Amino acid sequence: MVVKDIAYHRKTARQRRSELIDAGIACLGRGGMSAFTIDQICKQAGVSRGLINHHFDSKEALLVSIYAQMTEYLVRNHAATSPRQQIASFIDGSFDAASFNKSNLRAWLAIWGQVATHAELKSLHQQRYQKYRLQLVGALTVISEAEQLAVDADSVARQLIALIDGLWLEYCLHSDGFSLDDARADCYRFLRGIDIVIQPDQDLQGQMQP
Amino acid sequence: MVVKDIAYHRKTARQRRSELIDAGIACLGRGGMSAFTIDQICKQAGVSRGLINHHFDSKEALLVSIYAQMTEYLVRNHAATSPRQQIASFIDGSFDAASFNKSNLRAWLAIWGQVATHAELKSLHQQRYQKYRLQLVGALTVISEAEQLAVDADSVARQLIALIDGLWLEYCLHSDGFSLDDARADCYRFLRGIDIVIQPDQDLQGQMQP
DNA sequence: GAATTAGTTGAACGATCGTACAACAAGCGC
DNA sequence: GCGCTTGTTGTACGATCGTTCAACTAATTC
Repeated sequence: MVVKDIAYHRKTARQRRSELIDAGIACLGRGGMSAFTIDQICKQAGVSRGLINHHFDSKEALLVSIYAQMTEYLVRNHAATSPRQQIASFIDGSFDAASFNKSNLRAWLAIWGQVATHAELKSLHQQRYQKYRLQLVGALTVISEAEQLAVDADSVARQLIALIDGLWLEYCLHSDGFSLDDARADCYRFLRGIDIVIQPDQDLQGQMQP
Repeated sequence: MVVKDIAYHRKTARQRRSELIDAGIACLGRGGMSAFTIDQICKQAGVSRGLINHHFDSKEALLVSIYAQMTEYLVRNHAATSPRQQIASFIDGSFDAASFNKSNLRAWLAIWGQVATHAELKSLHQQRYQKYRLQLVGALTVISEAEQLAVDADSVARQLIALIDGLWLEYCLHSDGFSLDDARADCYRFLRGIDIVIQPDQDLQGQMQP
């Protein structure tokens, strides 16, 4: 029995947009901004050239949507959990094997490069990072006040974020040298250095993805 | 008296190459890889379109030369100075106001994005960073052994480099929030947290460049 | 000052870029 | 099964991309 050839399969705008976003991330991960072209993204998504401009105002608008999806985890609400759990969640989430692979890191690098240049992207980035940072500062403040620690929460939050991002960078740019577990351990070691002792959630530990 | 118009002024290959490298850095700083085009670089350098391919094998070869120049400070020999001076030199040099401006940071970001993709660039990067890291590990080892500190030099070096790079990132992507002096102070604070006390060289402190 | 060397120009090329748009077709209500 | 909506296609367009190369000329040599 011969199934009649269907020229293409229709999907809802929401679903197709999501697929285009994923395809865009895949392209960014493969070759950075140079690979983020209409042709390559559409080929990756298995659709024709015209579809991106149908679902998005422009290629740049797609990039903003991609960034919005990639940073969604930063603004999740952790208010219900304890300060220590919040911090552990940030650290472990940042080095989660599922999202912390080199393809994703290349995508991050590419987008960071664009954040410095594009106004809309920069605005969204600062908004997301601000919320992320404030959650961290809040958790650190609660801990340091409860335990009478001489800790500058702003400075520590800044250092911890920098440490996480810097370890991402190192891990992404150097193929060898250390593992995800090393990186995570470095973060907890840093906090221990300023008398903030946090037990990492063992359940979150996993294997590295190449 | 009318001076005869001279169509162009000749320069040595070495000097022109240097100018093209500087122009390329300026373009990277202005708009990332998107602005790193033959047209824009030549316009920035005030030369005609054909000159880049005359002095460099390709645009990518120019990018490699740019990276080589930008990372030259990483492989300078600090062996003659004391371990503490070496570390202070790395930190202060990394946040030196002359090189630590947002334009240069945008250039760094753009190149980091390419390092993950281009083979030749990645090779050079790993080679430079390796030497940089080993110098740091060496200095930390000398200190920790002399003072009987329970310090994992590899881990601390990794953390310090990550901290520096992460603070670069934060400073570059967020227009406000903290200063160069804050960032440098964070690095010394981090080392103090693991009982390595270093006095920053006050002479190197300067004003931020926008 | 003629010949030679070598730095520079700018047009030309094919390839690829992002976008626009007319044509098409899949799914839906009826 | 007929319109209608709307997701999808693919061509076309002008702009810009990196590279090539013949021609030109400033500087040097003798």
